Amino acid sequence: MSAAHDAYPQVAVTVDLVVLTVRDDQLQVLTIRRGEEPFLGHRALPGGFLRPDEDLLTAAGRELQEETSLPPHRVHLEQLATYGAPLRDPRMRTVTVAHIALAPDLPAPQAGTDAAEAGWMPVDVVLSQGGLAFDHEQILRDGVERARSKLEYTPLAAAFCPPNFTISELRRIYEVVWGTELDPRNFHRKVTNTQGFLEQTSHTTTRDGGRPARLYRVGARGTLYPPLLR
Amino acid sequence: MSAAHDAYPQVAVTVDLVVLTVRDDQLQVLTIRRGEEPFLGHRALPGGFLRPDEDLLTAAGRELQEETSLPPHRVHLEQLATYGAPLRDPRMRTVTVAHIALAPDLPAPQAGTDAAEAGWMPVDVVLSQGGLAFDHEQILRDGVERARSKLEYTPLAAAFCPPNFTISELRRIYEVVWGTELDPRNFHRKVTNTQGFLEQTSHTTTRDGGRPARLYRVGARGTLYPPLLR
DNA sequence: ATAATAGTGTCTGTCAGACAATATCTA
DNA sequence: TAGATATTGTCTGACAGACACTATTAT
Repeated sequence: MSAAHDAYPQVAVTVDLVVLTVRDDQLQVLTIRRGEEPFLGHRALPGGFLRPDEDLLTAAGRELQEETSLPPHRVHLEQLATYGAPLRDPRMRTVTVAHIALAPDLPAPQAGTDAAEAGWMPVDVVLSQGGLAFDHEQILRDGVERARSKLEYTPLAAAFCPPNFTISELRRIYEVVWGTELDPRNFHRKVTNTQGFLEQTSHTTTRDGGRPARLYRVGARGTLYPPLLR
Repeated sequence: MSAAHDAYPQVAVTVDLVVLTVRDDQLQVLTIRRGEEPFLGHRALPGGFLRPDEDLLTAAGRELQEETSLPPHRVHLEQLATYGAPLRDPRMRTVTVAHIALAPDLPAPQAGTDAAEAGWMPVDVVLSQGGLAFDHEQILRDGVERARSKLEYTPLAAAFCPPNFTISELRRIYEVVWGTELDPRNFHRKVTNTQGFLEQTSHTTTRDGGRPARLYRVGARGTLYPPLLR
């Protein structure tokens, strides 16, 4: 980094969020409806300005709290990428640091405190009908692709699940996010043979019907080697 | 993104560069020596302020040109991550969008036009001796890790090579970047069997001694599936 | 001839994909 | 009982790791 020159104009820095969950066997994203210009009435990703004393991830976590009622420790949050095309915001020069958040499907309603009409929408629908404000469609595409690839080599699919889950439920996460079908038997063998990926609990459940399924929780391992294949 | 409020202070946005090459069988990084406070006299990654009409990648490419004499089309440049801890620059609030650049080992000397004492240094040396300005040590670590993982599933190792290269030369790139030894025979089989990874040329070379080696250039395929394993 | 590097072939264990059979619950 | 889902098991083909051999140059 070179020296600071007052000659160079400053820029407004924001954080935007691609909040993803799996609901009703669909990958869904949290959107808000904009209450002001530009893009008044359009849907957009939640976000806001970086505050003076905040780190980027801190700001993203704060926005996540303001926009949703998700318990922070249950949500995986990470930086995605930064977008700074000169005309991405017609009002002023902005650079936005986008993040992705992976959340379980919570029965609790989302508190639309700040943003009007916050709500889940299927990613397919949002992308096919278009109309997202700013460059948020590109950000959403990049975020979904990040989530898809992260599922390959991390245990992050569990971020979409309740604390204890069955292998079928975990498999359905993969199927929904990847848009593929997975062989239940091969999937079961794969995830249970990968040391540290899952930890058995002593409980079972019949919430999916049929024979009771053992409940698992996520293990200590942070990366999957070799990765799962789509 | 919410509305613009003048209440929120603005931030200086910079781009920083992790420029990597392979020289003398070592992974090396381009550093400059700072000519002013803070961190006067310390080594740092090259970088500079985002200009009003520039996109982020454009700014990174311009800085790369100013700091080096590398021909742009021979260098792979991509965004790495963004760093914005409130106190990362003691003078003012800055957010830096870091990029990585992978360059071939060029015989041409680097024109240290803007920055004093620009030069290649082995990554190992830089990281072990410390003393890099700002949070550039963390950025360097992240950049190296990105390069290592990208070599697994992209043909990006060729960005470290001349336009035409032998399989041995390509293998040595992998060995240097990953810090591992690879079986020459298995490596040869792997890369030649992966369709679209390499394209044969009609030429051979004896620059490495011994039997003439066929020269290859990069193929059209952008991703390697399945990936190479370290 | 010798040294050096390029390229091909073979064997073996592991694992993913495909598919069958058995287990344990609810209705 | 039937119906649903869970879990274990088997077979097979592809491939990675290990290692031996042949090919083509320079000196």
